[in-house]
Amino acid sequence: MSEHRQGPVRSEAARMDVLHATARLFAERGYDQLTVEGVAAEARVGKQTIYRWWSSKSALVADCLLEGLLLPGSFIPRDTGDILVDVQSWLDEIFQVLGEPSGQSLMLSLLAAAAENGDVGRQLRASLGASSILSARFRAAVESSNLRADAPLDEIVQALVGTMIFRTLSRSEIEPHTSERLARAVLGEWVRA
Amino acid sequence: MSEHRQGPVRSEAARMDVLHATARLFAERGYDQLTVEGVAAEARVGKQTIYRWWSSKSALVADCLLEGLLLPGSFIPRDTGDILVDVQSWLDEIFQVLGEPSGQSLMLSLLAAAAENGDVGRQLRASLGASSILSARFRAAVESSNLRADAPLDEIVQALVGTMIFRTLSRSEIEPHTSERLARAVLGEWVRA
Amino acid sequence: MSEHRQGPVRSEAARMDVLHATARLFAERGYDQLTVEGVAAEARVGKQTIYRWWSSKSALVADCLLEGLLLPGSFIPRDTGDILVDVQSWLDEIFQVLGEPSGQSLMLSLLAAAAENGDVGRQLRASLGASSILSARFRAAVESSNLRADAPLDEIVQALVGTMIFRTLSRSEIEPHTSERLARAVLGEWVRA
Amino acid sequence: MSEHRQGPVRSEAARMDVLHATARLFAERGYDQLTVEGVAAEARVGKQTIYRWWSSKSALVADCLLEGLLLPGSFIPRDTGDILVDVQSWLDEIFQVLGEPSGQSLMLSLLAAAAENGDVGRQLRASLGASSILSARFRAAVESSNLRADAPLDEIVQALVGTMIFRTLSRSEIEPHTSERLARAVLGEWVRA
DNA sequence: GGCTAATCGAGACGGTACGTCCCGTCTTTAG
DNA sequence: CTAAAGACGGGACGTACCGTCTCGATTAGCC
Repeated sequence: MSEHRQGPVRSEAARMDVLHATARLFAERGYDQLTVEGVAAEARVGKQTIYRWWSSKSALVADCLLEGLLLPGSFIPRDTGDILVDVQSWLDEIFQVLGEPSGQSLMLSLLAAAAENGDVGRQLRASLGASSILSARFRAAVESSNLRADAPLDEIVQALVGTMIFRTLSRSEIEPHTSERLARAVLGEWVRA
Repeated sequence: MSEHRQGPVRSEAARMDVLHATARLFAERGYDQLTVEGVAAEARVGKQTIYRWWSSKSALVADCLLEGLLLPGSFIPRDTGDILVDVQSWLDEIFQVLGEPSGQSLMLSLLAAAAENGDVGRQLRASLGASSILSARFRAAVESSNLRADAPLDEIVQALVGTMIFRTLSRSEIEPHTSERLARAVLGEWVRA
Repeated sequence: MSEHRQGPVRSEAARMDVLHATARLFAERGYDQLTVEGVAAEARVGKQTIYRWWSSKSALVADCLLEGLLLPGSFIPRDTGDILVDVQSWLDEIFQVLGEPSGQSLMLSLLAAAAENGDVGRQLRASLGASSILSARFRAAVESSNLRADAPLDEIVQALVGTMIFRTLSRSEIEPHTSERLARAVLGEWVRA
Repeated sequence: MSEHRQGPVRSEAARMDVLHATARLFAERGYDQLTVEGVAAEARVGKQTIYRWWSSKSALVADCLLEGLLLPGSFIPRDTGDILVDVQSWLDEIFQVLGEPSGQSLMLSLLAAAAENGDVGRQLRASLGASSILSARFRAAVESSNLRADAPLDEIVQALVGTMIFRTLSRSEIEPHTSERLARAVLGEWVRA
C-alpha cells in the first residue's frame, strides 16, 4: 500500500563522514576558509554526494550545528540558589572562552554562517536562546521565587546572549566587572532578595 | 630637503567612485555577492586602484561604514523626558526596519562583514555602541535624573543593540510588546519616577 | 554435463531499446554528445543493464552499426553495363548526401567513433570496404569483362571510399566533375572498352 | 588616429607553453585522454588563460598542427625520375610508420580531432592534401613528362592519402605488395614510360 | 511450490573534468 | 607616479558523466 522507492538508499556512513569533516575543518580553519571541495576531500567523498544532500556550505554548517558537532558541550549554569551570582559566573566562563583567540574565531565563524544562512541562525537560537539551558535555570529561579514571576525571561536571555554576540563582533576587550555590571543591568530589576 | 613625490596624487574622485560603487552593490546584492571586480567595473576604475588603497573587500565595507554610506541616517531617539518611553519607541522604529526584507538583509550583510573583518566590527561598535546617539540620550537622562547616576550605561546599550543583532541573526519574528518588555527588562531597574 | 544458468535470460526488448535509443541519440546529437547515461534514460533502462552487455559507448555504436541502425540503406550502385558511369553516379549520390549538413555530421560522428574504437573501425570496413555492395559490383564488372581481371579491386574500393573519408574530414567543398575525375583517376587504367 | 588598446598584451611565453604542453600530452596519451586541465597543469598556466584564447581542446590541437608541433617532419618523397617507384617507396615509408602502435595511435588521435573540429580537418588537408610535398612531387613529374599533363593530381593525392586514412581507421593489416598495387591502381593510367 | 540465481529499473556512490567566476599580482600604455 | 585596462597563475565553484555498487522486484529453471 505504501509508496516504495527503488534503488539504493542514502548512505549514513557518507553522511556522517561529511558532517565530521565539516566540523573538523570549520573548527580548524573557520567558516570562510571552509570549502565544499575541501570537505569532500577530507571526507573522502565525491563532491556530488555533498551537493546531492546539502545546498551549500552553510547548509553543511547548519546540519553540523543540529547534530551538536560544532558547539562544545553547552555551558551549564550553576545553581547556588542565587540567580544573580550564577548568571555572573556563567558570563565569566563564556567571556573567558571568547577571550581566547580560538574561542573568539569559532564564535565569529558561527556568526558569519548565521548571517549567511537562516537555518544556521535559527539553529543558533535553539542552542542559545529560549530553549537553552540558561533559560531552564531562569525558570527554576522563578519556581523557587528567586526571580519575580513576571520577569520577561526571553528578553533577558536575548539581552545576555546578544551582548556576548555584539561584543564578539565588535572585538571588545573584556574589562573587569563586565559580567557583574551586565548581570545587574539586565537582571537587577527582577531578582528577589 | 623634504621628501618630494612625482606624479599625480591620489584621486579623490576615484576614491569616492569606489566607495559609492561599493555601497550601491552592497545594498543591492549583499556582502557575499560583493566582489572587488564588480566594484571596479561599477566604479569604472582599474582593479589595481582598489588594491592600492584598500586591502580587501571587507576593508572597502569598513570604509563605507566610516563614511556613513551604508547605514541610513541614524535613528535618533526622541526626548519626551521619559527615557523608558523614548527607548521603547526607538526600539519600535528599529524593529520596524528590521522587519522589512531589505532592512533585514542589509543588517545581515553588515553582520557578515563584521564577522569577517575586525575593522568592520569595530566600526559597527562606533556606530551602534557607546559613542552612539542612543548613548547620548542615556547620558542626558542621567543628567536630568531620569536615570540613576550609577546605571551601567554601556552595558545597557550593548544589551539593547545585542538583542537586535541576536534577533536578526536568529531570524526571530517580532512579536507585539517586544519593545516594551525589552526596554523594561533592561532599563527598569535604573529608571527614576 | 552442460553449464546451466538459472534465472531470467537477457531481455531482447531491453537490448533493442538500448540500441534504438543509441541510434536515435547518435543521429540527433552526434558521437561525442552521446552519453551512456543519456542512452539509459532514453531507453528507460538501468545503467547497469547497459554496462552488463556493452563495454563502452563505442561498443554500443559498433553494435548499432552491425545491426544496420546507423547507416541508411546502403547506396546500391546501378548496373548499366558501363562500370565507369555506374561508379560515377554512385559517387555523385554519396557526395550529395555528404553535402548536406546532416549527412556530413553523421559521417563525422562515425569517423570519430571509428577513431576511438577498433571495433567500430572494423565494422566500418565491413560496411564500406571489400565486402560491400560496391565490391560486388566490381566483381560483376570483372565477370562481364568490363574490368580487367587483374584489377586490384580492394585497392580501388579503398581509394574511392578513402577519398570520401578524407574529403569529409577535411571539410572539402564538392566541386563539379569531382566524381568524374575521381572515377577516371582510379578506374581508368582497368576499364575495358 | 589608430585604435589603441590599453593594458597588457597576450603573453607569447604562455601561448607557447600551452601549445608545447598540448603537443607533448597529445603524443603521450592521445586525443581523448587529452584534457584542458591536464594541459594547464603541464604548462603551469591557469585554465582561464587557455579558455581565453582557445575555445576547446580541439582548437588547441588545431593550433598545434598549424605550428607544426604534431606531425613529424613530413615524409619527403624521393625523386628517382620514376614517379611510380617514388610513390611506392613513399607509401612504404608511411605504412611502416602506421604499422607501429605509436604511429597508428598518433594518426587515430589526429583523425579523432579532425572528426570533432573542422579547423583540425582543414589543417590536415593543408598538411596532407593539395599543398603537400607529395603534390609538389607530382607537379614535378608532370613537368618532366613522367606524368600525363591531364592527370587529375588532386584526386590522385586524395585517393592515396584517403586510402591510408581508411586503412588506419579500419585497422587493416598491411599486406605485402599493398603499396605496389595501390600506386599502380591510382597512378597506372597516368604514368608515361 | 519453494529455492536459487540472474535479470531488470532506479539511482547513490567515489571520482575526474568541465567551463566559469573571482582572487590578488603583474604588465602595458596614457596622462 | 597614478590611473585605466586587462592578462596572468591559481583556487573553488556547481554540473555532467563515468563506471561500480546496492537496493527491491521480477522471472526462469531446478529440486
